[in-house]
Order: sequence, then structure tokens, then C-alpha cells
Amino acid sequence: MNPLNFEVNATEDEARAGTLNTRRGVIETPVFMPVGTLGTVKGIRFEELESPELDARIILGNTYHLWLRPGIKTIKACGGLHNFTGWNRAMLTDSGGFQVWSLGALRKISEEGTEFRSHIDGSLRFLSPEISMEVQAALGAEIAMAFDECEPGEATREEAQQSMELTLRWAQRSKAAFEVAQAVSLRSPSQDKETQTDSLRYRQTLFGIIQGASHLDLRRESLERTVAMDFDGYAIGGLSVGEDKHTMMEVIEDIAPRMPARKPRYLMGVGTPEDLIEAVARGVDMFDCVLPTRNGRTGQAFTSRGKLNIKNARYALDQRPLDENCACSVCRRHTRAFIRHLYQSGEMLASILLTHHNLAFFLDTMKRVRQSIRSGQFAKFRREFTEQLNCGLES
RNA sequence: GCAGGGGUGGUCGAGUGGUUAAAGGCACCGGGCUGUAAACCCGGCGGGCUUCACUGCCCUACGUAGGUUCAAAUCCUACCCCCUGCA
Repeated sequence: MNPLNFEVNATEDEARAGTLNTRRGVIETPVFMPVGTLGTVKGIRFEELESPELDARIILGNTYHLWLRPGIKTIKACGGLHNFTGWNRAMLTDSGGFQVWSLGALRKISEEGTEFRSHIDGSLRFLSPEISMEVQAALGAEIAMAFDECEPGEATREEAQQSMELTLRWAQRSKAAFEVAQAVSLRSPSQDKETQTDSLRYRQTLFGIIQGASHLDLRRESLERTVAMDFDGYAIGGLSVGEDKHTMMEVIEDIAPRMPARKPRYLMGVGTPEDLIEAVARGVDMFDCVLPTRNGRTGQAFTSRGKLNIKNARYALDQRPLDENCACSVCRRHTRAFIRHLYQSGEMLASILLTHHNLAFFLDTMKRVRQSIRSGQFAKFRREFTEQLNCGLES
């Protein structure tokens, strides 16, 4: 029994269009999931994420960050992450595994787990598969992730293998701890019966993560042994962490089609609009990435003609919208000149508008990807999308 | 009018004889950002020429005009302007 009730409805070569049924709504795939590390997608309100214009069906939260602040006690006392934040659609929580990599010097890895020096106050914290599962159970997202170790892209075979083995052992422990946590939470009904309907008491789901850096044999082995543990879905981790694009695509092309066809396939942390489309073409169903939000905050717009740096002086008098082919509310109303002025002035609205547009562009692109797969036009869409992207902004 | 303080690059502001084309901030210009230690980080920022490049050379510049000195944003003289206090 798959609680996600994932179905593939249409395919075109390796590309797939499907539906993911969660206790908090249906998610059509391929899907882009905005990143909301701390329980908020930075720079945008939930109303806008839920609006027909953006219509984000699922967002991320982060175990490590929420565990440090506000902490599991607060989240539990406030009835889980959904009640706490007011986001009523689906969520996926990352396990903190990525922080094992990104926090670099602030952490120390052992068999048991990872010691982190908190980036907030410097205190020493210990995160393990068991703790991550316990925290993720308290957060209560529809999809939880196994606690993994992410290796840098240029990891040698030796390093990648050791890391992969550790991730496999952690996956086993994640799975075991997850089952325990689910049994506990199902046996003791939630405190706030009024808001939590029966349908929400369904168990969470857990995804396993494939590692192995750029070594295809390790990737395949990681895949095989992770699948043997039987997760609800599978993710490709450890990409876009320093390896070159070609290597990344090589791994995706080799691994995605070998992933179980009846389970969702999630490419973690990727990527640019062109990355998404290329990965969909290789069989990936789910994505998350900080690019639309982070780059929006830092002055970059993603457009159908490529990247636009709103800081550039050449936009000072530009009366055009960020993207002339975009129908989002920002592009319908505001000029590049105005948004540049806001950015130069340090106005928070600049970041808000750029974030909104970028998310609209990412989410709309994925919508068109889904439609094109369903109508058998994905190859054409992919070609045209890529061509337009390569036209550049100046023509 | 008298007494004191001060005039530095787009701007604020260090510097008080050579290591100063002149610290630092801001502004400006450009780049980066891929499971968010990120509303952040990095670089450039007088002009001209030279080398593929590390570089090298020349010109202009510290209120104005003179002067002292091998050497001046820094010392001296005069003038102009600004600020504070007293008349």
C-alpha cells in the first residue's frame, strides 16, 4: 500500500506526468516545490503561493533549521508545522542531511550521527537518523526524507563509497525510526482533535536518498540497495554540489530511468529552469531549489529569455516588464525601471516582486511541462523553451 | 572686527615631509548564488598608454597662487571660502 497513491498518467519517452495524492491535496507531477526552510518561503505570503497564479501545491521545510529554532517543543505545542505556520497544503521536510554538507566546518560526522555547531549561537548539537525522524514526525509533513550524508561533487570514488555506505546504514536506521515514530503518533491521537481530521491522521511517507557522487557504479548500487529497503519514494541527492553540469546530467540520465517506475522520483536541490526540463526529460518527477527565491532576493530574475540582473544600469529607464512573455501579476504591473529603483534603494519590495515573478515563472514552466507531456508535445516544448532561452534578452 | 577650528577623490572621512593615486564607509559599476549559516557574498572604482599575463610607464589630483626641500595633501607666505565663540 502506497499512502501517496502515486500514479503516472502519461509518458513521453522518459518524461512522465502523474499525480501524487496526499492527505493535503493532489500534486500533479512533474512538480516544483518552493523551499521554505524555516516554515516560510522567503519573501512571499502563503496567499500568493496558493493563488491560481502560482498554485504551489507543496513546499519544503527543514528539519535542522526548525529543530534549532523555534525547536521541537514549540512546534509540538503549536500542533505541528502546518498548524504552526498556517500552511494547509502539502509539505516535505528535508532531514538535515544537506546541512551535513553545507555547514562544512561547523560539523563533525561519526557513525552515530553528526555533531553540529549551531550557526545561531554556537552551541553543540547532535543530529542522527533517529533524532531527525523524531523531529520530522513532530513537524508532520506529508513527505519526510531519510537522514543522509551529502558529499561534494568532486568526491573521489573512495570517499563517495564510504559516504554512500554510511548513507545506506543511516537510511536503514531512518526507516526503522520512522516506523516507530509513525506507530506512536497513530496510537496517540493529536491533542487538537478539532483541527485534525481523520484524513490527516494517515501516516507520513518517507523517501530514501541515492548518493554516490559522480560515480555511476556507486549510484546504481546506492539505488539498488536503497530500493531494497522499500521507501515511499526515492530521491537523487548529492547533485548540484560543485560537479559540472555535464556530470550532473550524466548521473540523472543513468539513474532516473532505473528508479522504480511506480514511485515518485525526486531530484534534490535542482535547479535552473533548463535543469528542470532536462531532468524531466530523463524521468524525474519532483524538484526543489532555492534559486527562484534566493536569486530573486539578490536581484536576479529568471525569464523565458534567460537571466536578468535587475541591478544593471541598462535597466534604469527600461519600461518593459521583467519578462515580456510572462503573465504574472508583477510583469503585468511593474517595469524593470521601477523594480531596479526599488532594488537600488534597498526596498524590500524589490525582493518580494522578484521572488514572486521567479516563482511564477518556475511554477508556470512546470505547469506547461505537465501539459505538454499529457498532450504528447513535450519534445516540442523542450526544444522551443531551450531555443527561446538561448535567444538572450537583447533581441 | 577679534579669537579659535577647518577646506582631501562622486560623497563622508583618515592621513600631517618620502613606503600616497591617497585608509575606511557610503554611492556607483560589474559578477556570483542549485535539498537556504544567504534581503547575501565577491570584484572594480582619477585619466591615458603598455604586456597574452604577473607587470610597467606617463599625465592630472588633496581651496587658490607662490615659496622652502633631493622630495609637499603634509612645512612657510598671501589670498578666497566655511564653521564656532566674543563683540
